[in-house]
Amino acid sequence: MSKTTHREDHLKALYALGHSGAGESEWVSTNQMASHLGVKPPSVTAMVHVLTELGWAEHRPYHGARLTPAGEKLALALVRKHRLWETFLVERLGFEWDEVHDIAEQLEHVDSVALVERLDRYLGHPDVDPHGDPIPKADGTFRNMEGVMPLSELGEFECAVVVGVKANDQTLSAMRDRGLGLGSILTKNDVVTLPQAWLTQLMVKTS
Amino acid sequence: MSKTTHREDHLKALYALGHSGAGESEWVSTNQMASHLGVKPPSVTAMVHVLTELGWAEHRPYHGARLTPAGEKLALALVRKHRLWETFLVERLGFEWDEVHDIAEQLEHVDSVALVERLDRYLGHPDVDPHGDPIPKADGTFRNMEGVMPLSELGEFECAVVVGVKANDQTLSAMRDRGLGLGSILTKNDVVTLPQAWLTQLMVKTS
DNA sequence: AACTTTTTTTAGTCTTGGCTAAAGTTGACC
DNA sequence: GGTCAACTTTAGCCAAGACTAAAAAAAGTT
Repeated sequence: MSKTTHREDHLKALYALGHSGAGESEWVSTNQMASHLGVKPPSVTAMVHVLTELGWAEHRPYHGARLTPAGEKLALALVRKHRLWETFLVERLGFEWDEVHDIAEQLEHVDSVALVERLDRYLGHPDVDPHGDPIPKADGTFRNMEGVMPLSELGEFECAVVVGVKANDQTLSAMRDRGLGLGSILTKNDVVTLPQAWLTQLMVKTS
Repeated sequence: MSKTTHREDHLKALYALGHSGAGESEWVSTNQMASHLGVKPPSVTAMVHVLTELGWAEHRPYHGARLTPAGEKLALALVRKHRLWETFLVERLGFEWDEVHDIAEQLEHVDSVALVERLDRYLGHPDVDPHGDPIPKADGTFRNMEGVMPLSELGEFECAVVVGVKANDQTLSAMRDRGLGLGSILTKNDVVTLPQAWLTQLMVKTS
């Protein structure tokens, strides 16, 4: 990995772990980052120092690290690239949802602003990736996610279209076997026939 | 760059410099590789030792290095990836011919056999990239290149279609200004109206 | 054939990021 | 409030790949 790629991986970890709840960028512990990245804690400490030098993170010794606004902006650009590539892999190359993460992980480190913007245009400026996660815009803001909810929250007489799925490989293929996929249309009636566990995993959007 | 990426870059240099003529894999000097890769000779010597350890190259001290059959196979896979990505960038994302090299250079190091094969299928199994260079097949052989030649060798009463261009940025845009591009149809008549220098840069195929 | 020039390799150093082991903090539990 | 466990940081080392400077080999010249 290049110097840049390493830094980007730590930025992304900081973003991912610091936004798991609903709120703003939270303090993330060294241990969390280490296990998330598959390295030992001292390596994380060293890299956090580098990110601090660059003005992308702040570090309170023995408490944790968190992104600065500048770091957050960079992390969002990475998330954007990752999700655009996942969308490309699934929608254009025909990969399944569960096969694309590792490849997108590599593609997201390709450095070219023009490439990202052309890819975005080529894909029709998608709002969400194939897992239903929102794709940040070039300026770091998210697009309109109104009306998107887990299937479990669907009202009595509403119908909705599946816009994302958050599940592991096994569940995904079970869903495919039932004919469920992006674009499937569901009503409250369909809901009672599906496994309960799926109700929170299927992200749907009412029109 | 990852360990793998470094090795791949040296393999590619060995391939590119060892096949500039017509014949088989030739001995390449340390100096040649160093200037091609933008690195000092001692760094090349060290990496050549590594490639030798891996069975991908052989090294005759003070004479040079060349690829083994195993190394050649790997180099061809890289050339394949590079040229497929260039084709994607130009044909699907709308980049110009001269903008894609650096991006493809990064994309070619993405490691996924499935990705390459799906990309190949998505692009319709192209025979040549946007520069007219042939794209190796998955097994390392080249597809049929019969009838492909520089425009300068076109016969008196033949007509041909442009399948590739080998020129710098300036020339490329000058060609575009004249309406010349991939797929343009030319006859011997057209030839006399074009700048002499272009005759060897435009690769055409007779049907 | 000896000498000089050019090229290549070897030797030794620097940087980056990883690791283990040891030392330092924090915080929880009596 | 003291002790202990868990977590974090520091210290010191290793690997990979780049570099410079110096030694070694090849090739060209007289």
